[in-house]
Amino acid sequence: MAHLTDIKASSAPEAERTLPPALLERIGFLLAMTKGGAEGFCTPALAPLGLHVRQFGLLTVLATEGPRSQQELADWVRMDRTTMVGFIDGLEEAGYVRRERNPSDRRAYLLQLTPEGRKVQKRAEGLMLEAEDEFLAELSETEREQLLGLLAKLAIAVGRPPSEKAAP
Amino acid sequence: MAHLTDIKASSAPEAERTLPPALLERIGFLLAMTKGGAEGFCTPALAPLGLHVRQFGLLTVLATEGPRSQQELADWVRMDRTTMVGFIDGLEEAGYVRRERNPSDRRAYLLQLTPEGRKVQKRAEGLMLEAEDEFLAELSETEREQLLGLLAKLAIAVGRPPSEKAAP
DNA sequence: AGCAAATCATCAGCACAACTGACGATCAGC
DNA sequence: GCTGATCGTCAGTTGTGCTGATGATTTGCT
Repeated sequence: MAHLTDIKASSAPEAERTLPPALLERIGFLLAMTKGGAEGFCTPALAPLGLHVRQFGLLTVLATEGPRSQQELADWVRMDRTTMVGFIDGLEEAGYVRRERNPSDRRAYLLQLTPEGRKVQKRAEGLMLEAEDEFLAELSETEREQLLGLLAKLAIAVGRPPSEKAAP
Repeated sequence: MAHLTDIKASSAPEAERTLPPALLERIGFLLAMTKGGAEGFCTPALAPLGLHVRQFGLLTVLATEGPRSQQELADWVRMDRTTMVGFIDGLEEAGYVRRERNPSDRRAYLLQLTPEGRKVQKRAEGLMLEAEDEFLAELSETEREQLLGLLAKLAIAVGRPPSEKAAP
């Protein structure tokens, strides 16, 4: 449906598709653009499951790290504990997670992944891999590994208090 | 004020600072984390100027690309045109930008950078470079160039219609 | 044992940005 | 000239992050 003529029809054919060169060296701008782009692939990919990207993250942490409290989960994914409530509500209503009290600290929950939760996490992971592959289409396998590695380095570094930079 | 004893006082000293290993390979998660981290450096850096990160982007585009309409500006930085209004309002009230009508299309503006606007953009750029340097502290010069290059590749690719993937 | 301070989950409320839909003003094609 | 499209604007909705307060519970101190 979208032929080249359609593109030419707009007033600023390719300028709209390009990013301002001056901002292409601003890491913050690039991260904002690419993060938005990744969401554009991942969010629709999980839509068939009725799952939010963040909920996938939470399911994944529970699947790999075992039962945790909401507070711990919030710390893992750098989310606010008050925001966490709503997301866990959704997962609980969908039957993917159960709120069970921690016997040794009855203030906190031990969020339990249900069998359906574990199943949907696996399926969601497959969909995510497909979406990521599409998103990263422009990069070679080597480039993808490089990018992942560099981002992981940065992601781990941020959030660490500056005091650790001058660790004794 | 924050000695090591303060850190040890919390229940989970280093676990809270780490990211879930299972998500360290999810590009979307990494981008979300690093984008948030970058904002944590850049937003406070521009605070003394009373400037938003996005406003810095807009000033930069105007400085490098010349007068544009709000719509064109919105296309450049992938921002909604209705959201643009408020940001330009702020820049205009601060005296950094003037809304002048485009003589050849009196529906649209030609946003003019004032001398103060040009000055504050330069200062903001300096502050941004410092903030980025701090944010990227963990990476070598080579790694920074790699990261910028890979992100730029991705950022340019997203938003481009899929039809261009099979460009003749 | 008992009291004070801290912590967990929750809720109400505020702030902010994205987005939709509508509107008047203006332009372009026919 | 008409019709349809575009630009900037506004009103309203949504989603997310954060603050502050609350009740239940735990921990530390004495």
